[in-house]
Amino acid sequence: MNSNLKLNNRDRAVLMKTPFLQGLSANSVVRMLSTMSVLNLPVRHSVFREGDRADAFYCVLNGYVRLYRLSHEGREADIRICGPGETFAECLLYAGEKYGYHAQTAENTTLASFDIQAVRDIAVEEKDVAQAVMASLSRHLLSTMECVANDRLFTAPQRVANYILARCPVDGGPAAIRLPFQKSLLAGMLGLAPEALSRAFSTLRKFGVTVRGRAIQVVDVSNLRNV
Amino acid sequence: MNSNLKLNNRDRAVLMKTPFLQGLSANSVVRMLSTMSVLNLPVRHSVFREGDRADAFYCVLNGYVRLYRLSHEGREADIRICGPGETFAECLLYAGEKYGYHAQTAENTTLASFDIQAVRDIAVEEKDVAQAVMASLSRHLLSTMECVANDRLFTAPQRVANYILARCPVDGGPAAIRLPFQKSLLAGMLGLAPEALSRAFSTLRKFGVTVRGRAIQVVDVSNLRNV
DNA sequence: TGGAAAATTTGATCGACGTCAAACCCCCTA
DNA sequence: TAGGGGGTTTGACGTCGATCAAATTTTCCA
Repeated sequence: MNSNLKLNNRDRAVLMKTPFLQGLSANSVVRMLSTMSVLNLPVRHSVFREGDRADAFYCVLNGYVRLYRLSHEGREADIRICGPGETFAECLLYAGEKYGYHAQTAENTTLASFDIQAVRDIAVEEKDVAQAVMASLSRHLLSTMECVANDRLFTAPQRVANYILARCPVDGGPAAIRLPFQKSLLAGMLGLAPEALSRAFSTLRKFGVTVRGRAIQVVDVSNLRNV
Repeated sequence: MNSNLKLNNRDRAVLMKTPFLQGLSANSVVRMLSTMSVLNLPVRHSVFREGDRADAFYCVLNGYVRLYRLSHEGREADIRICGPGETFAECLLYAGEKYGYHAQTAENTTLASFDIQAVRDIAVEEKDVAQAVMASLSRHLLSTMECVANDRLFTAPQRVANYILARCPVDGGPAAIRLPFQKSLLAGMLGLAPEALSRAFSTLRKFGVTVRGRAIQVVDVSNLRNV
């Protein structure tokens, strides 16, 4: 939970490339950075809890953060997995005063934390910041709607195939990709139990997908579209 | 598909109370209205199709619009149901240039249509418009995230109970509410087949819920929390 | 390099929900 | 009043994916 104002080079690079800061005027960047602080959190550590007063939003510089909800009986459902360069909880800038879900690190993680009220104030004065907020909210809304549609339309093997397809650089022919995190995290991201993800991978063997650890090999990418 | 610039009183009242226009300066309202046109669409009529160039977003003045995606085999999955006062496709203001889903009326429907590029331009100059856009995007993002969580955490009867609970004015004691649309629309909204919704209602009989047509009666609202 | 802890896979079972078909209901019109 | 059509309900059935438990692999340290 080490809070700290100094950034290493890699983290700084990630931060400046995030849609929130990229393309801002030098002045806006300075103002944004002045409201920011850096957190280093160990794995499986809470960032905030559902119902906490929302006074900050975050940008992942390194590692992964899981956003999830709990049922009454304590079951967890992931809503979103946030990786390097992604922001979360910015929707609290303009709606609601409490976090609507839990946020927990899935690895050792470095976060940039922005004061919500301060950024609200900056956005009023700096148009490019307001633009960045709108663009970020728009993108997140689209991807969350896509998530609803995927859950409702596709089976587990199809969702896994979609995940792979979205990450294959070329369209036809063979491809190899590497998962950036544990399979159990991917399972949560796709709305599956880890066992179901495992079985989905084994179903995909018929379609030319081989998995060893985090490495995924695809014989023919265009085949995956028939799953 | 009658397009028309004149609003009746009811439609005008709905329009002015929508979060997008409420609270704007008189000047901003005038500018927004000047980019607007009104559409009257019959039931089951397409508003736009997935992949169309996105050059407008919409506010429902009357009726309901279904946002949905199609699978390869033609199955439909609803993503959101929009009722009077709600806006849709505003996320296209700042991300993507094509609609990512289909929009179709579920009843005879009146829509206000706003030119995306024109509103983008207005938002740059009028801060209160930018604020309204951000607030609207924030709210939609939160409710869509909630939708993902509901789908993943709760069974059909629980989702229906949540829907009823959210619409009961008082907390304990009896309540009566009325569905604003067909049950098949509610089913889609909750990510269910109509048959599953019907069975969920019959499960809820044990918990003091009786349904006749669109009328729903609840013996004791606090009971519903135990479903 | 060994050994413990964690992650993943596999098997068995079960409940939830989609699908199809038929029955029913309600409202509308000829 | 009969007929018809859309929406809803009910029944039968199958599939998908959650859960629990156990086996197996991988990872991480000391």
